[in-house]
Amino acid sequence: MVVLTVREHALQVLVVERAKPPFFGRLALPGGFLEDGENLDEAAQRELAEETGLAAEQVHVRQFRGYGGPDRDPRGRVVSVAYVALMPDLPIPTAGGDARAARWEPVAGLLEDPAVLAFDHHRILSDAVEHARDMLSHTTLATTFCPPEFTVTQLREVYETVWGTELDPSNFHRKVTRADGFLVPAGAKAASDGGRRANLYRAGTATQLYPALLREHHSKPGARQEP
Amino acid sequence: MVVLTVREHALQVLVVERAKPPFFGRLALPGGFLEDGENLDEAAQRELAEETGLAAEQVHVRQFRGYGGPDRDPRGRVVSVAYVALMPDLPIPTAGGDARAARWEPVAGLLEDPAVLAFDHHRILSDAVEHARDMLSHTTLATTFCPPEFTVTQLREVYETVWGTELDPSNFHRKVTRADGFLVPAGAKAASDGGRRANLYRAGTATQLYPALLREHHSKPGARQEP
DNA sequence: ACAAAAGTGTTAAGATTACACCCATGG
DNA sequence: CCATGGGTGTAATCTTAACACTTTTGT
Repeated sequence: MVVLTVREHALQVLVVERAKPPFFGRLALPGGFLEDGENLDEAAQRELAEETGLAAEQVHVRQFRGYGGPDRDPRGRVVSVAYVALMPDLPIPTAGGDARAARWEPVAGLLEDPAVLAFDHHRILSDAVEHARDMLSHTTLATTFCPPEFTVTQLREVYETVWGTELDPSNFHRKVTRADGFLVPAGAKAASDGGRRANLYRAGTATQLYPALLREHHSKPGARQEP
Repeated sequence: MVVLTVREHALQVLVVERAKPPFFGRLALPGGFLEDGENLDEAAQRELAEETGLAAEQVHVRQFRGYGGPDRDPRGRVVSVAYVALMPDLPIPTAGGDARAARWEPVAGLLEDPAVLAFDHHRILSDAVEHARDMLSHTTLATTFCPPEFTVTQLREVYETVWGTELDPSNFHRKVTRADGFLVPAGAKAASDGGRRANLYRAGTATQLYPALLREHHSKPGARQEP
């Protein structure tokens, strides 16, 4: 499970400290084995609940890739099916449950050094983040990083944090408020953050986003032939 | 493996007739088990070679999803990692090799009746086709359905066949010939098909397509709130 | 000459970008 | 009053869609 959230202006991922070999004491992505009678999605939901105490409500869980290299686990051949989960910055009841010492860690730091995470989890995290970035372009899932009611600026900060870019506040505002089914006005206004109070919105019913939000400001198309 | 091609104006998929139970005599997608020392991509390449006699050249192979429901194989718990392969309409040397009687079957017919394919292969095929459709929008992979040199019209027919839509020939022509790195002029001209002879192109070096090709003519955005 | 396919031109509508500008709030 | 953030207006540029129109070929 690559459980992502936006916390303290950074994309963060849930990691556990390994309590036994191999990779004793190293950081790893949470996960586990399939149990009898479960399909893959159910197993992912169960693992998520065990690690975070959260049910599938308010969390978007999605399979994104399988990993099956022969040497990825020194104990033997293991095939893993990886899932990304996007969720708001909720308190994680690590104290209760099986208390596996799950904690948030900024993604940027983990991606810098491929040797921090155990197994091939650096690669898995990297793939998951890339997957999540694409999802924000084409779907309305950015709202799953937000609390139930949020402002347009909060939503923009999610995009800016996950993409690592800056977006024009006025154009972003128009785009998301006009996209059909993306945002529903909640009626109330947020507390002031030093200026005019912003309108609050809830996530709408749309899942696909059209037109898509562009990730880079006029990124160059494909590969060039003559630079 | 969901091996797709465009043949006789239809999207077709490589199927095998099962030679032993379960599902004896029924149609199924080709596939097999991981061997020692292989990672998932290598296993997919090997299976593709065994079924079609073709190497990874001229074929695009890509993992798209894992399947692990507890009852998907009556013999016991099997987790499958599914791959799509896109290839041109090449003759398949089924006679040689392990002669598993692989053959092309139109996708449309197979998707109509969920009970034709063995196991959960109807679902897998359906997911693969959806994945392939999305890939054509955002990447230049449509060229992998074409022979080494092809005309713009041939390429357009690939899109029309896979998407099941009709596209405006003139607008399509402009779009793909201007997309940077998509098509490279091959110099020659194709034989006439009843009219003016078309220029031949080869696939360019770009892999991503920007701007993306739109699948539906002005498809309605997301979900509507008030119909 | 004519039909059919290939490819170019044109125009209106929609999207994107950049940025000026007004609105509302707290200090 | 005024700095700060929220939100709307506007014009240049790009993209799309629809379709008229020219070019090239086989019959």
